[in-house]
Amino acid sequence: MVPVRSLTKPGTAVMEPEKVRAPNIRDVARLAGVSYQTVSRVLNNSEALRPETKQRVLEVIDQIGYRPNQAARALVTSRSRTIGVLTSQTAHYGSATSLHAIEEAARKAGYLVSTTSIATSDYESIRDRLEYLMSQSIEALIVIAPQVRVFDAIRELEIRVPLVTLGSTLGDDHALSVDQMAGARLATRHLIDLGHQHILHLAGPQDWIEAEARMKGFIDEVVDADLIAYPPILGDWTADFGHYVGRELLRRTDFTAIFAANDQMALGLMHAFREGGLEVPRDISIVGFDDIPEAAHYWPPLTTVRQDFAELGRRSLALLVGELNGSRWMGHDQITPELVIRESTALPSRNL
Amino acid sequence: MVPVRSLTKPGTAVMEPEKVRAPNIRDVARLAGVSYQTVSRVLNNSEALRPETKQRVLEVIDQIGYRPNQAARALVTSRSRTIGVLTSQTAHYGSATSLHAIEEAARKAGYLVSTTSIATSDYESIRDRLEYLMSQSIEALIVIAPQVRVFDAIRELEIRVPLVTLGSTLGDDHALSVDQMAGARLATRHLIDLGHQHILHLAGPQDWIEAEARMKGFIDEVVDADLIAYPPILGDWTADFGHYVGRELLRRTDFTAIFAANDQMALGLMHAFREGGLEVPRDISIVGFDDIPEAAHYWPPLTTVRQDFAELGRRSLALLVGELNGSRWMGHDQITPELVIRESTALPSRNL
DNA sequence: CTTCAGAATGTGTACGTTCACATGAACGAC
DNA sequence: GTCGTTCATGTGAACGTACACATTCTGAAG
Repeated sequence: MVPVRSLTKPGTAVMEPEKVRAPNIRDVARLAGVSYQTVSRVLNNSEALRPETKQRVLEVIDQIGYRPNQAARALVTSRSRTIGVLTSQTAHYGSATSLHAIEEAARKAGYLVSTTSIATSDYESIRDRLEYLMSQSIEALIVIAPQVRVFDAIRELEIRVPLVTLGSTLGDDHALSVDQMAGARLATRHLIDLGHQHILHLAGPQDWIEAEARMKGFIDEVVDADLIAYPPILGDWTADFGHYVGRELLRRTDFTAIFAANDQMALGLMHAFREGGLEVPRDISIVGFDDIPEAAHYWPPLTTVRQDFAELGRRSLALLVGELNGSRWMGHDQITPELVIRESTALPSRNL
Repeated sequence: MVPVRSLTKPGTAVMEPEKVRAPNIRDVARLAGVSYQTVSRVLNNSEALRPETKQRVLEVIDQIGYRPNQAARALVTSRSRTIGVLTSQTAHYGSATSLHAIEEAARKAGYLVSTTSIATSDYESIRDRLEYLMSQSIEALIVIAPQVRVFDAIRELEIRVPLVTLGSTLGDDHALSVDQMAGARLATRHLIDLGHQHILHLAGPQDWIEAEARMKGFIDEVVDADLIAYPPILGDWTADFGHYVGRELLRRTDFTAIFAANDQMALGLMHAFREGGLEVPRDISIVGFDDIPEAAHYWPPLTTVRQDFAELGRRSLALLVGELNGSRWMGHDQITPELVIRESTALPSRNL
């Protein structure tokens, strides 16, 4: 690595920190005895290059540790090789898993992932974040923010890059998702098939599209079976909240099963019921959603709906890269979730 | 939003897709009747601007939806307002939480976060990823990859930007971490204080710095108490593995307590023991590590060591931003973990 | 009215790369 | 030997911004 000193007049500043400039394409050209354009050709491995020239350039590049400046590249090509991701809750298992899969797939496709999140879900902050991403000349956008309002912002800003929204059954276009409704119906159907007639639903936060879809799936299935549709309880995804709700529910005796909108809340419920002297699934059956890796080890092992978050991430990136390479969008795509039956569900022990 | 059409000769191509160029600083200048430099001043809110001029420029900016091109900015300033994050396992609760906190703090400080991960931990791929990040003119680097080999790469590449490594007690310099050793000692001490004399340790993967530190803390504490130091069992962080180990351990009767290197493995252990007819904590006491949000709802609620991943992320970013603004690095910084006693630990029921 | 300082604004250039086009070399056909 | 043709390489822009410096404007002091 031969650092090139900056071109400040020598001897002026004494204590100035040693300013080194990273080598650029012209440095490489000079050392290799070719023009900068030839170096550029090597970098973009164009054809029509004598092998020995290419070889010489590559050697110099390696020797001085030259790396093309992405900013300059992005400026002239308006291609940044960067994919923007807008997320709201990276810490959630699902989002985090998808995000990781996206990043991995992006790396393999030669893209970098820039992530930004929205703290509050007010329109202004969403808009601001989207604009910020756009000003980075991102080539494509993935939205993992499940709030409805995001879509308004996207529409209004006339995003001009390929776009995928994850986990939204809502957006008719450019959406890729696990079929939440189908999953919810699967879970509910399972309880009904076991003979449960009084089923509660502990839903996710109202402004989450997934939560809404799961709730709808639940209600549809219950109504189709001519059962009583109790009003869903609105939760916040956390085990703590599930626990809280569980304690409240100990006072009620009008149900024999609960479908929780995610595994963590199901865990909290089971905790509360156990504390209250009830046994799952003998007294109450519980179904979760997501099948996080720990669900199989809960007590009792949780019956739940598996959705493949990683696959979701990979597919979304594949779609975008496809679109960037000219292929046409294939329309709304859905991944079918799968019911995983474990030990938290059983026949109802009593008839109401 | 007034899109500016590109400067291609009109009437040449018929079916060409409508190419629009994003408005630039000169477009704003023209419409506002000022020079581009004045617009630049507005953008960087320099002083010495007549309020009405500034107002006029801002209005135009808002009207045509102008956003400064970050690539151009990065090119000329060699400041990208981007912070690079190298990670290995985003999907883990700890990394994901820290990452999210970093992103949030970065956003507040006006930075964007670009994440890249290493799939394999071989030297070449680490080096490649680091170089890639550097070529993006990132201003600072955060490493959440806990593999030892990463540090060699960092040293060799002579990273010139402020750097923080997360979760490594190893790197004497530029490291910010929860004091894993102290946490492990806390957990072990708790078991010893309860009267346990035969304690096993289910460790994390060998090449994880945190795993190593926890193991060391465990051994130190056991040795200090003059107890038998059983060789640790090497795990992979997953509940599945904990479950597997738990089943194996059912054959052994030479221990009364286990310190698991994370909560998930502890969960798997408890699952296996319950299946084997043992009761936690009556027959075996178990301590975990991390205090993930679900740990309080496991059965039994898990005694564990809490580490504040979000705080870690926030602090690391604060340190970097501080350094970018000229303040000197404060040296190796550690966050003290905290023992959370729940119901998975009790007095030993028998003497060995 | 002149002068001058300071505030406000404008002009030239550089950042590092790629694109479009220009040039030069090599080589065969006539 | 001349001419075209193809291959290999070189030259002049341009991308959109910020920095250094130049210029103009403003208003008060002399």
